[in-house]
Amino acid sequence: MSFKRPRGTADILSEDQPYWSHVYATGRRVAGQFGYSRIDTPTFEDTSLFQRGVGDATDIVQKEMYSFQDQGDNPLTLRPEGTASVCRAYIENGFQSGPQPVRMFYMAPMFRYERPQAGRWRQHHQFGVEAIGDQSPEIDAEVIELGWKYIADLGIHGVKLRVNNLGDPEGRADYISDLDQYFTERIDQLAKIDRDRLQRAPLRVLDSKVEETQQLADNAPKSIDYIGGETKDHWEALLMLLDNLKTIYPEFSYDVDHRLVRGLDYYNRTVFEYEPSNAGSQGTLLAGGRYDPLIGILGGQETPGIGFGSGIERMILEMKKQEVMVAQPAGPEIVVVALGDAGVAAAGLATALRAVDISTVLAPKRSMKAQMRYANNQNAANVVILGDREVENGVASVKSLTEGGDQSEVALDAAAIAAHVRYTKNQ
RNA sequence: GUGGGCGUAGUGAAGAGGUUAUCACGCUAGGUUGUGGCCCUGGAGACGAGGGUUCAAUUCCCUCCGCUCACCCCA
Repeated sequence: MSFKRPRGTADILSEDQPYWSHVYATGRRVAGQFGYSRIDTPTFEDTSLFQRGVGDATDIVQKEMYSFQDQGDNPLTLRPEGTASVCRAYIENGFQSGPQPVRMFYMAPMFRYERPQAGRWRQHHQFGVEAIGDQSPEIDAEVIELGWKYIADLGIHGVKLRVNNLGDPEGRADYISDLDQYFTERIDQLAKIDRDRLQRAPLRVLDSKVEETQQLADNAPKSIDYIGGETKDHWEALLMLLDNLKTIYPEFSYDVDHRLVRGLDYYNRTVFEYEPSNAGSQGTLLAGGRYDPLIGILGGQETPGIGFGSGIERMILEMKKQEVMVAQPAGPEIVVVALGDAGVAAAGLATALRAVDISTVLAPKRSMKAQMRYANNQNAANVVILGDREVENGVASVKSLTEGGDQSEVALDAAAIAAHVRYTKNQ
């Protein structure tokens, strides 16, 4: 055979475009409602940005990056996620000198070399937001609320929020060592996969999919028991703000889930995920958290930040599952059907109609029957029939394609035809 | 990286070790000399690749490739 698209990529065909338009429009609108403005960063960045930002030890950096060298031997990587790039842009463009916090959103393709499966692609798209330069719990709640409104406005129901607090880097060592000890004492009850996890990333044992491990994890030490002082105040204030959201959004609800951890190194304190209650294996629709250390790690001055990323493909999957209706694009207002020697006149008429903002498509030059069928398949509102007869008389036959639509002769003039179809449309 | 399932026209399916591989939808031409949808008749279009077994393989076997689901991980 011939060429095929690379594994894990998709052609987004016209039948799916209404979903994409809906998601993009909703993202833009909701972000705007919260005062977030759009930022577009390059599709590729220096490889070291992600090594430092996402974390050298993470799976994303270890085995999932699309890295390459360009002709100048520069090590570059197709972006696997959005936060590192936005923070780089924040530092590089001197945003810290402007009013804080800086609220930004992005919609862009992300690239990860993984085995594709339901809800997972090598090229996928994310809508994400970042609020940088504010450490108050109010901004945590704002980002969480924005995520909720986005999902709700997409028309998706039955989604639950899970939140946790990972504490701060200083205090986390104590927690991880206690957690390590807890699981090590019970290592004979752990599946092999979880023993490996315990070696690599003790926190990840908490969100294991192995049922026996889950039971152990329920009774494991909790990160929220290891936070204190300002971190604890922040956490308790956030929970009150979330309770407040419940009174505004009737469907909103959340669970504190001490087993919620994240796979990227930069998170601290607040982490959260939105997931449908009946989710499949790749069910997380939107996930994020606070990343106060990140800007510093990337060489900027210490600046707090919080944000989320959400997979557009997963949103669309869920919308289809829940049979969310999206607006379908209308067909052209006019399909011009040309007969005999009227081809040139028909093309000229189509041009004139578009010039007066009537969407117009020229039918392929075939039999009249075929042209009519074409117009019907295009979902056209009207056909304009132009044959030798009409051209001779200086008229065009305009026919509505609605059921029992009538046909009348109109002067062969774009303005007159435009007026006619606009008039009948409003009847 | 690991494991399961699956590869037949554009799509969805059926099929048999042996002349021309079947059906539906879609596409296309006509029935209707210039009128779409419904109906009728025709046409184009497919066995993923390589190897093996066999007189004969699209069918059985193997390998590869691809798709898909799950794990790992993540949006």
